[in-house]
Amino acid sequence: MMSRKLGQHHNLSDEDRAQFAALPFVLRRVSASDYLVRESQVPEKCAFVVQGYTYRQKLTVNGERQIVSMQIPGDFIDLQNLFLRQSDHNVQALTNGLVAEIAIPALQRVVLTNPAIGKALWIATLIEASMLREWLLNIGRRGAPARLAHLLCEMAVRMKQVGMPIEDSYELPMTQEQIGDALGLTSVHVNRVLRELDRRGLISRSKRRFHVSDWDGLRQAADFNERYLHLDQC
Amino acid sequence: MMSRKLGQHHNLSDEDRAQFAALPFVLRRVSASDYLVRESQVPEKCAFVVQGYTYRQKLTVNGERQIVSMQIPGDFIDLQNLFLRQSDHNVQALTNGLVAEIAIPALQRVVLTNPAIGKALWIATLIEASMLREWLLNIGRRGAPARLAHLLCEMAVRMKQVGMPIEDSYELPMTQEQIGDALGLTSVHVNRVLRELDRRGLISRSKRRFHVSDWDGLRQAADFNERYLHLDQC
DNA sequence: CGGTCTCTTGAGCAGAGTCAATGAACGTGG
DNA sequence: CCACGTTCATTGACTCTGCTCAAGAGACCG
Repeated sequence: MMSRKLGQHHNLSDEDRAQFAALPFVLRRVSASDYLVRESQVPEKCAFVVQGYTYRQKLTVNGERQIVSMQIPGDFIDLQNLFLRQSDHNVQALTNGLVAEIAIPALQRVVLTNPAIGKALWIATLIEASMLREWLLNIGRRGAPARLAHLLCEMAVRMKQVGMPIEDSYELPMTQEQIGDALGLTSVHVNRVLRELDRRGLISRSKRRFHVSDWDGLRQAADFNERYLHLDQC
Repeated sequence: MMSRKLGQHHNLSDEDRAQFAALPFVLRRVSASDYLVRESQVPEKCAFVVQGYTYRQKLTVNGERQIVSMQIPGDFIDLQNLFLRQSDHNVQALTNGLVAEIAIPALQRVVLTNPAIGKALWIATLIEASMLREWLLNIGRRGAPARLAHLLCEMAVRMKQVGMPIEDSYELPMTQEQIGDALGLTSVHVNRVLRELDRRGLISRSKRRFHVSDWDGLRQAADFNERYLHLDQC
């Protein structure tokens, strides 16, 4: 099951997939808000999301939080710890879920000796960096409505890509405070901007489910171009 | 000379360094503001900075620019293009300088077959991603004075690490507009905040040379912690 | 049923942006 | 060596986006 995720995304041969699947791993259940990685900690394993969602975050000394990326099923949680000795940020579970953990030495060995798997994980890492750059552009240079619309577009596209059912609506289980932390805004302002997008006829909401009434309009409001997701190479 | 850079930073053995140095490469002279990589372009080579500075940037549809990272001598310019088919951002020269270009297929081969070199470039990539995360925190959650102080701290530490002479002062050849684009601010505001840091007794300036009168104060104002640079692993 | 977390909304404030004008520095060609 | 044009830095006046503080309403849970 775990190899399915990777194989699906990275065009591995059966043999390579088998080699990846042969890695000893542990499935672990996690609860919303659990810490999966802590900054400054020395990591021992690499994990990826099997079910549910996680996010990476960093804190200022004043305790202000910035969410720097979201992980959905199939995404690695801490590939950065594969070769770095000390974690440079925190990872928390957004929802209850399931993660698969692999011991770092074993994964290092496979990555450095099996070119196909090595390449697949290189690509995953490079795409993650690309998303970070787009988030920097989003937070640094777009106004609040565009930022929010951009997040909604990105999450929808990524979820659709891993086979989750996104038609006109989808569930994004983030609180408005978490959305604010991901966008460099306050929860109060997120609330107001959500209602603005609603009023503009782009989305409507019920609980944490978003109905997108006008995808084109939303994309346009977001200045969204999916090139940075490198969908053809996942 | 080019292998010196990499070897220095990544503890390679003589043999590995020789193998890296054996890669065919081309030295190319670049002028300030030249584009080295363009978004949506299909890359053919990977380059690193030998002399001078470069930066990565992305644009919104409205033409607003966000600089997402800076490269100093020894840094790769487009390692992301090693495995991604289409570039997702632009790279420009900040100053006149010199870059070394390596053909992608040759570099791919070495990276996937020589574990020591592979690991060294993995680490470089992961550190770059870590810097992107810190920049997100910086832009998303810190006020203008802290943001600016943070950039000044980061550049000083990185330059010192590659052996550039930083005592109490150093040259950062960015215009105030470029600084603004790196921090998600306008050049006007950068100007005002620079004078504020000056007034607070943290720095003084002459042209683009910064004299740091109070390193501890600057670090504190910046909420700067160099962990994210993973200096022990460069 | 009470407690907690989240969402909503209003009023007032402030950090950063916009617009505009002036001056300093620098490179170029005559 | 100087005149000129361009780019960059500086400053003021005014605006506005997004923040702070605060309070109330739902929703959910034990």
